[in-house]
Amino acid sequence: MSLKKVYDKLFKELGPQNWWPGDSEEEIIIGAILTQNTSWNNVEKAIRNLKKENLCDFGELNNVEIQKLAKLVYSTGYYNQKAKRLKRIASYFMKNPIIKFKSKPLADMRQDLLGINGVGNETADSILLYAFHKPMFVIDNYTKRVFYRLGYLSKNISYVKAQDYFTESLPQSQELFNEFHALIVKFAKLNCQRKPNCQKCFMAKWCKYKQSRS
DNA sequence: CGCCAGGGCCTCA
DNA sequence: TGAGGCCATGGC
Repeated sequence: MSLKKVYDKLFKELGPQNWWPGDSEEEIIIGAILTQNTSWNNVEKAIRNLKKENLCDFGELNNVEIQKLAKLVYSTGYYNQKAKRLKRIASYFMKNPIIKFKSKPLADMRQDLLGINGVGNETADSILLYAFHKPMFVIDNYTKRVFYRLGYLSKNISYVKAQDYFTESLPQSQELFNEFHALIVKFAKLNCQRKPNCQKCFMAKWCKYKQSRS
């Protein structure tokens, strides 16, 4: 089954996911930092705190005290690190306004984001795809797990190699990349957890992992 | 109680 | 370039 067929199946079973939950580019970027290795539920609380203080704004974030910021994002874990990371990314976009940033070639945008301490592959690509609507496929541990089990990716494939595979196998559509990644997350939470629920899984029929276990 | 969540950095081979 | 330690709360 082609990757596009997998997408069609997931979409048919799970429906549209309406990602990314966020009202502005800045809020989406903030969420991308805060959700690093953290459940979205914990992030929502922090974003509400930031909004109350009018801090979903890079100008304000750039000036706020680091201790105050760390307290507001406490619920997301790693709060000291994440406070610093938010300050760094706010500082970056104060020096490089988003409106100008978005006019650069995609590869340059990606490189520049990766140059910010605290922004790795997944965070950079989430920002490009979900905040700036660029056709950049996001890989995460869910993607690696699901597509390793289905039989598309090797066990410990690198981020970039996994991304190349998706990029080369799919039409270059921002809308498709957006929905596909969101569906993968939903599917991984629903059926394809660390301890998978293969009995009730609608993908079991096409899954090598299921076949190897049964 | 343990496990894991919409990772990334640093260090050391 | 890859493995291991570290950061840390909250839901189950």
